Amino acid sequence: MTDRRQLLLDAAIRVLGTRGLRQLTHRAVDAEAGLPEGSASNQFRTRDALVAGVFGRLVEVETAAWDQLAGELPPGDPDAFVTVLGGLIRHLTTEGRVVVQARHALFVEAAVHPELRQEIGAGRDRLARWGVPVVAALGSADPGAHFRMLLALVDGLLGNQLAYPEEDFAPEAAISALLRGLLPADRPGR
Amino acid sequence: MTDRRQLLLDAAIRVLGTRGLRQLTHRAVDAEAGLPEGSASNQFRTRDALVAGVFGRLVEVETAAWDQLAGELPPGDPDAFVTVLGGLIRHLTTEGRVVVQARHALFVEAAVHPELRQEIGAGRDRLARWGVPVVAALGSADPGAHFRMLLALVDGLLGNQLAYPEEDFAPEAAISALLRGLLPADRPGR
DNA sequence: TCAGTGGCACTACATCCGTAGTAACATGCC
DNA sequence: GGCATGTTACTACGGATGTAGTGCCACTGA
Repeated sequence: MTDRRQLLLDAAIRVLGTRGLRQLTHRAVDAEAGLPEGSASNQFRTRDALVAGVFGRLVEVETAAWDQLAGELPPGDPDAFVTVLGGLIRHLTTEGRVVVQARHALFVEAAVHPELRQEIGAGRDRLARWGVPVVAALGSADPGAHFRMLLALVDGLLGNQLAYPEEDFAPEAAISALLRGLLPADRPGR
Repeated sequence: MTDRRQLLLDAAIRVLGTRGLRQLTHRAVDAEAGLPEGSASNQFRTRDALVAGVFGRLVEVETAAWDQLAGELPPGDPDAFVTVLGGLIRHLTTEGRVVVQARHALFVEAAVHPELRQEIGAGRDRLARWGVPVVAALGSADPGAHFRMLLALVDGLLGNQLAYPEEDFAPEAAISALLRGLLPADRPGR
């Protein structure tokens, strides 16, 4: 049942993340999954259905990553927050880059195809339910807005590093600086 | 001569920014430019040539925008910097969104096709030549790194707002916060 | 045992795309 | 005027792509 769908969707994420949006075709997914031609076309009758499926699967995969992250995070400790989030970003720009690139490709597509935005909104809400309390515990006066700012910074760091990798990539510095600007200064950073 | 090329490239940017990477075809560009079929295919013999041309034109267009920005910017004034940059971001997420979406689409493609990265590096260097002195004038201790952080934040804000527009979009708050965290605190902002 | 059901492999087809080739055309030079 | 050169318009074609259709097979429940 969903076993095959998941196999195909994970293959589709790999295609999307390594070869780009234009190469995401039914046949390419079949090949990547090692399944006979027609399998993807059969499970996802149209290309839009395939894209929607990929998006849903992507949300699942990334949600799992955040949940794991939450476990490692002592609440209310900005330094630990910076370290752990920085580590996540480092991971997402190296071993985990395929998933991030797939997501960014879909984001770009969402800017053009508004029907995808609903799902992005849902995924973002789920992420906010996890992240806003974390930011609040750090002492933020407006955790909702501050969480969105952090999210934007993280996405920007990911996007720039993936499009144009730099050797001395130091995401922690940027996160730490933004946090320092957001939080009350009763706890001097560094 | 380059008159026709520029016409075609500007049409290609519109196609890329409004219909996405997958729809960027020779024929679509012909139609968007109002030129007979075959024009784009003739000027840009391969699709890669078309993409490269679009990228070059994009750098031209955005460079012009920064230069104009530079004129409005009194040096060494963080508040003015936040206001002007915030205004630019607001513009780039509304009237100017087509160009930004086109650029982000190419960034995603660059993550997959490394040959584009060279050109991204060149465009980024040009931007840095403009921006690093500006950041230095604000009092930054490490203008090169700080400029890159600001760039990442701006790109993240743009990307998020374009993929999932929010009513109460306030880019100034994020920029101001990051700046506050980066600059020495001898001039308490807000 | 056997009809029914649903997923799966495989195929067919119309369409679209990238690319290259050719002919008409303008423009500048002798 | 006549020729050369480079640009533009148009067409052709091989190949890939999206989509739907068809038959096979395993499994279910009586």
